[in-house]
Amino acid sequence: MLSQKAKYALKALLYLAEQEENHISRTIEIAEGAHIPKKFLEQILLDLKRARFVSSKQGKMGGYYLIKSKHDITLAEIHRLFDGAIALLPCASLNFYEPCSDCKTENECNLRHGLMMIRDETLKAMQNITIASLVDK
Amino acid sequence: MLSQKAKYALKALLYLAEQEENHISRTIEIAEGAHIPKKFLEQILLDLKRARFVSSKQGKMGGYYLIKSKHDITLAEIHRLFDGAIALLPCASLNFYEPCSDCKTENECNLRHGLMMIRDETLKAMQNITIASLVDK
DNA sequence: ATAAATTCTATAATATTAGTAGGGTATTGA
DNA sequence: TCAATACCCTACTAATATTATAGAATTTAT
Repeated sequence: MLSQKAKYALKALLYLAEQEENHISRTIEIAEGAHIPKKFLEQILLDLKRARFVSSKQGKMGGYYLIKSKHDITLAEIHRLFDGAIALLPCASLNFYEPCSDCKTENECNLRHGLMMIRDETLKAMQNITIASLVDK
Repeated sequence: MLSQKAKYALKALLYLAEQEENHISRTIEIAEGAHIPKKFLEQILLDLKRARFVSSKQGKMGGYYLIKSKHDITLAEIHRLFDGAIALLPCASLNFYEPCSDCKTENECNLRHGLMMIRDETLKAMQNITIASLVDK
């Protein structure tokens, strides 16, 4: 399941994607428009900024805006940024790989292969869903 | 990601599936064979019993054994039993559906459709992985 | 200068997870 | 019958993660 953070991040990105080109959105606008607690959203937007999905302008008249095309932001990326691995165990993960305790002794746990198949299918599906595809429902 | 409980449940089921027909396994055997804390495993086996994957015999010479074919126990079922919904949000779930707070006001949140597509693909993949398929790696 | 906005760090409240403890109940076999 | 063995059940605890909130520092437009 998605964390609140990941869900809020998606809602915030959807909000930004729906604005006119070159429009800058203040945090408070996004918070009210997408029903997100403002102070919590601040942290989320900073995370999105550090990961280069959005950029910001400080000070009066400042705010946030997309710097990555809404067609190129996938659900897989947002999931990984806020919730980590897509695979069901670390030993089956591409981006967050680590051997599980049992893998060490048995070299490979029995679960790994099956979980990698599931990861591949889930990842493919998640890469197919973009902010743009969500905006036009 | 899978909880420890779900992972241990899978390991325990794998252990049982590897035993000879009609063999009864004591909790302590499974715990040592699959590297699972014994008292924690007790709870997990009881959950598996209540969900009719295994049955048990009490008293001396007692233990646990599979009552569902290893070909018919899927990863999807174990995930749902221990970790709940497969979908990324409750509003996109088949077995654990509930409207999210935003769905109420907007009737449907923008995320729902995309998340249902992901759920469908993940579910298909998870139903394809059985205890039997994991035993023969 | 002042107001408005982002940025940053710390902290609090809550929920979940992972595991432990300890006794109760059923069955076997001497 | 009685003791040993093994499942059954509930409660509790410790650690961790999640979901925020608070408050001050910094930047920018006017």
